[in-house]
Amino acid sequence: MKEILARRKEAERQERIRQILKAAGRLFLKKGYTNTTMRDICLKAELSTGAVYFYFKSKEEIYAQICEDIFMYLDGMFNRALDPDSKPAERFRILADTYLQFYTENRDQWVVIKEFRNIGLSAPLLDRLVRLDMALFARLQETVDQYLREKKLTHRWNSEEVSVAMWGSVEGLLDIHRMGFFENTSLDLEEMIHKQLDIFLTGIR
Amino acid sequence: MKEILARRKEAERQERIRQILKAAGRLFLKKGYTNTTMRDICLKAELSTGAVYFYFKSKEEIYAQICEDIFMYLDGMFNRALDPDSKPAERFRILADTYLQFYTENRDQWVVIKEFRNIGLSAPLLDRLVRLDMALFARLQETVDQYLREKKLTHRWNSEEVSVAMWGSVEGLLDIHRMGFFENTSLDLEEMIHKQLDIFLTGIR
Amino acid sequence: MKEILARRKEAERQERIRQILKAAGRLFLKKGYTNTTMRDICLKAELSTGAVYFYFKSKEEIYAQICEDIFMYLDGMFNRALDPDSKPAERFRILADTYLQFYTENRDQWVVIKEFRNIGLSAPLLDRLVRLDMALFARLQETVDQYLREKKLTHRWNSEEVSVAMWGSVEGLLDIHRMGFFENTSLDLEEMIHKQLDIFLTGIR
Amino acid sequence: MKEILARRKEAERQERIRQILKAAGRLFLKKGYTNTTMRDICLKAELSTGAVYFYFKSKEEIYAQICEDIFMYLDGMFNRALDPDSKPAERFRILADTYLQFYTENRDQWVVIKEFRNIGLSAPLLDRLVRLDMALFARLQETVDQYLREKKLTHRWNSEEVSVAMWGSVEGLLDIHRMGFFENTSLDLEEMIHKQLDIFLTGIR
DNA sequence: AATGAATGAGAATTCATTCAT
DNA sequence: GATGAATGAATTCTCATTCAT
Repeated sequence: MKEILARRKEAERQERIRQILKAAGRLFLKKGYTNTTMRDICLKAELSTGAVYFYFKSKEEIYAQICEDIFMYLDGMFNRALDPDSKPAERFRILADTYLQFYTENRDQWVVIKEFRNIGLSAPLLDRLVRLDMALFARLQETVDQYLREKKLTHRWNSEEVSVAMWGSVEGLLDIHRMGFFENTSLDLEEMIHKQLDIFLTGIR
Repeated sequence: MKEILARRKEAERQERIRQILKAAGRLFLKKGYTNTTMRDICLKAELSTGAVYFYFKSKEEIYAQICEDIFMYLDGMFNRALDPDSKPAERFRILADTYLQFYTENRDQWVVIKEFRNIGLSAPLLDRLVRLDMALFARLQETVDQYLREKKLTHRWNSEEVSVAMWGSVEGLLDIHRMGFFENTSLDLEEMIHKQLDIFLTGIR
Repeated sequence: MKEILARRKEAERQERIRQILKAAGRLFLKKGYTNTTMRDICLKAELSTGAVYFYFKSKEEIYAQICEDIFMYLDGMFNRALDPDSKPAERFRILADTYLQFYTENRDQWVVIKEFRNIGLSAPLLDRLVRLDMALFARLQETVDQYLREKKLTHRWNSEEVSVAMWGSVEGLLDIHRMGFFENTSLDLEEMIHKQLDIFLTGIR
Repeated sequence: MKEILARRKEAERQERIRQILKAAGRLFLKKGYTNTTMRDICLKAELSTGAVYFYFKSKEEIYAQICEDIFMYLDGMFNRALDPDSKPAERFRILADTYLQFYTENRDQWVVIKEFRNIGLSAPLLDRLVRLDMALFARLQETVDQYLREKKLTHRWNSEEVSVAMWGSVEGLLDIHRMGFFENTSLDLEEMIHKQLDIFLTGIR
């Protein structure tokens, strides 16, 4: 009996946390971190002014948690997408598609993790996030590495440079899309990503 | 006589404006827009608190002016770089090199114009800057267009998509570089940009 | 049967109250009244936030109760110490020793009752405590009075002034000791109190 | 001309500081440090909410400044009172009278410096004040030392213990007076201090 | 009785902007 | 034009107290 109650409590707690993160995430996206006040977050999360502090130590901490969750979520997506039995050649497309899917379905979150370096987070929180970002990149590099080996291209390219080049081009494309440069054109983001990947894979041979 | 005085006044005025923009630019980069106070700017520009308001209506306006100047400056760089007699094929490299040079020599400014969309500017100022950003992109697209025509590639690619793909890949690379991913690696930014361009031009054939 | 239960209830209630007062007392001493939160008190007393309000109306009330208890405790000490058969001359030393013992063994409490006037208590509570403080002083004056009569000194001193002088000198000495002025010296508190009493008794002859 | 202006500015600045310290001092006395808000201080000093921060970094700093000023003031009083040519025997009375005068004329301040240890100041500020307090005490000890030497009493008493005993008794007396124990009695503070001093000087022979 | 999450008034502090001099 | 002190709304965060469970 007691246990059931405790479990419900915990569930409600998690629900509140989710509520706050969701509210904060949207506000951060719409108005930017600094222009979002704790008051805004509380109102949107339908909580009183002080209640949020029961779940998070500070505004910064909320932001960091949002970022961390996003990184974890992305990591999970990649985990599920990257079948260890798939051929390296296919993995590029899978990686790119997964990332594209993430961008399409969670654009708010994508923007958030693109900007965490620029909001003046305190060192400990910033470090944690930087580490997560790097871990995600290491994922890509590993895939690139396997591909280059299989295709016997290691004498011409090293995985570092190819990874950086690929990541840069995809990320850059998404950035441009987000800025609204695809509006009023006939361009389609998914098609572009695929074309760019093709150009790339053709180019490195 | 009067005119000379008036001219000197105007010159002094311009000098003050330059001072303020320079001071503000550095501070915005180092501490971010929100964490930079007008007081900081005034101190660094060696002016009194109120004086700045004689030259700019608001903090926002200073920021917008900085961005505008950077866009103008970049535009000028491209103008000078793009010799109308040069072959379209060469122009890619020239464009990329020019942009790279801008990034290398004025990274502060590069960062500033990458972020103007995220600081919560009021609509009129934001619009003006967005327009300038788009104008710069139109520049690139024009060059791409000429290239594709010359190389008879228009049946396979349209200039929009190639421009976006190229711009995206360069911008993405610079972004990654700025995030510090080149540190602790053997990568060289200039080399990477060139390689990526090569991959690209090879890829679209 | 019912009565036994009721008695147990009451015993438990008293135990809780004791718990709260003990926890609060320590915290008030260590961090000061204002810097001690109800949360702190509840945690230390191993109670939930709301439970305390079942036993005390407010934080202030807890503080006042602590003071009151200390006054009662001190009063009890004096009662036990002052044997009605002892000679007035001895009583001074007994009083001083008792107070010194109280200071030494319960310095926390001593500090608490020294400061109740400065924490911004509401008038009714403050009044109650002031009255208790005065009652304690009356105790001393009575003893002084008896002594002066026995020694036939009433023509030179009245008990009011001697009481005040004595109390002031002991209290002042303890205060100085508490401020840390005895550290890094060869002074011993007990010795000092006795010497001062001697000086005093010699002085008033 | 410029200089005159600058001097007036400085004078006005000092006047504001005085205003703030005076307002804060009274409020701290009446309501206690913690119960006094910056808003209160601003209102009483006839300034807007933020203006005080132009003169003081924090509430704590205001408090510390008040204390420091009081210590300096007291030090000055002692300096003026203690004629180097006066006989050590007279100095006791002068010291006591000076301190009494300070208490009588500036009771608010006297209370303030009695309590600075209990309001939770940050370490650096607290240290500074403790040091000043000790310096003041050193003053007294020096006088006591000279007296004991002159009266050839050094074999029976050391200056440390006599100083502490004297200081304690005077301070304790003032404390009792402040608590209101002289009200409703025929006691006179000045007379009491003098009597106590007499008792003391008689007692240590 | 007991819990502890929630409330919300209020605290210290900051800072873009104004305006008397 | 220039100064810089002053303004005061707004911000983050705290905490005594309440109340549904």
